[in-house]
Amino acid sequence: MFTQRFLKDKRGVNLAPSERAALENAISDVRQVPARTILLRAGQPVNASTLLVEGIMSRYIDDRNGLRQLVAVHVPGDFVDLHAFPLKVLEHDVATMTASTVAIIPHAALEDVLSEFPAMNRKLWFATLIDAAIHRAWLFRMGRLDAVGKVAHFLCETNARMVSAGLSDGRRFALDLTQADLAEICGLTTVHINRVLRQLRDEGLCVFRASVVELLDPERLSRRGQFDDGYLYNERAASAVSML
Amino acid sequence: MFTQRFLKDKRGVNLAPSERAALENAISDVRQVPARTILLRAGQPVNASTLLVEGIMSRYIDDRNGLRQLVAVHVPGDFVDLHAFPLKVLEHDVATMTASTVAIIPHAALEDVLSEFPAMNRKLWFATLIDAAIHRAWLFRMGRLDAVGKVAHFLCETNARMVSAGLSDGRRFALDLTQADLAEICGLTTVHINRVLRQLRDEGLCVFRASVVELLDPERLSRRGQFDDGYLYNERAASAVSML
DNA sequence: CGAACGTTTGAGATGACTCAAGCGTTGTGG
DNA sequence: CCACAACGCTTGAGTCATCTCAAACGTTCG
Repeated sequence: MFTQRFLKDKRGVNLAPSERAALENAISDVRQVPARTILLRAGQPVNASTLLVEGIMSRYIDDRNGLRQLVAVHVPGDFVDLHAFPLKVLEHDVATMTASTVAIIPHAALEDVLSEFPAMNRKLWFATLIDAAIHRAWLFRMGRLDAVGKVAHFLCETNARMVSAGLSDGRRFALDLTQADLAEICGLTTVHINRVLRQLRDEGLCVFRASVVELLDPERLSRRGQFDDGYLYNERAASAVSML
Repeated sequence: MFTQRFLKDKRGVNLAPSERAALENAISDVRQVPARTILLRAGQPVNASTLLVEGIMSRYIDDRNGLRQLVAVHVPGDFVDLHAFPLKVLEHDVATMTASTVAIIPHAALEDVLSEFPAMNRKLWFATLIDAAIHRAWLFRMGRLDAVGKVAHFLCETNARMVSAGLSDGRRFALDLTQADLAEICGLTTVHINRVLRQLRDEGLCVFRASVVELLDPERLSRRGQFDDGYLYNERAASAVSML
């Protein structure tokens, strides 16, 4: 089941088994994609969307000087460019960060699924709105946190999402990114990311090394990054927002 | 028609007159709201959404030190918290920035409209995805632009959105915000915003004063802020992305 | 008239950047 | 199987953009 992790563990939505099966059937192709491969370019018409099965993907916007800003990082279970289904054109690129397995769902097939299961409309909509909520958390991170806070926030978020995907035990997970990747995610330079990571290590908060992230002190790390998992709408979230 | 400006001028979607009328009918209440009034708090259950008819509204996330980061600014015609319809709880506050007129649409009424006009589902979804695209443009702005670029980008974006709403002639529009507001939007300090505005004025790019924004040289201002209007999905956009 | 608010300016501090170099690891071709 | 190129990580020194703190000024409104 390639769609197993999609919308798993999200408050307020559950795909019925029949719905999940229909989605699974809509998959036209499952592909292995090497690391650092662009799947979609800004401005191209899109007629299929990508469900991430294994690996890490990114969405990013290029600036004029050849630098880029990541606007999203995706973990297994994410429907990476579902928003292209209503939009039809995206204003950013979509690429793999690590070697990935992706399931391709043509928009025409998705259309058929939705006419058979109209209730899924709302659920897919919901899924894209969680991405938007993550965008907002990133805006907060970029605007209000210092460098150490930014990295702390990102690692807490990724940990929480990996927990939902069943890929983190809550303290430790595989994340095969480089320090340059973290720089593009946090809007910092690679050199400075290096110093921030050392600081996080020295303070006993977190270790990022050899493709593994380990939160040494999740509690203090969350506080350092002002991280509150409410915006992820996870089933068992710790935050005040989600207590309601 | 309070809904007149909603989804006006957007590529790929058009509300049919009957759909617009149904939406209009779903309005339970139209209210005048003073400036700087909180309409919705993070974590509250939401059972109605707000269409902005006149004025400027914001969405923001508070940090631990009492500062806040705006994650969205809304202009007339925006369905400010439509995303609360599927989500039911938001992780940010919603407030007016200037004195505003808002139309309240209860979720129950919206549900009725959608069962009568199922095609509207996709159009409302689309509307929330444009907000997400704006979030991404903001992420780019926050991560990759210097202070002058950030302010330039925001003013270009707001101008483009005001043009769509019929409230800017492309160079000049009313925007009753303070320099402190700009600071919360751009993730800068008020003091620095002041210096940036002087620089924009001195370089003949833009004047922000007395509740009016005037783009003295829209072309150069766009370049300074690396602004490309493609992400707004406006009907007549200038950008490469939108040419497709 | 005075209080509140927003804007403007100056001086000094600092967090993050730039440039530069060295080091370790990995993969590859001779 | 070694050598070297490519890549990512680490560190240092100096610079610069933005922040902080502080004060003064103008405008609006009760």
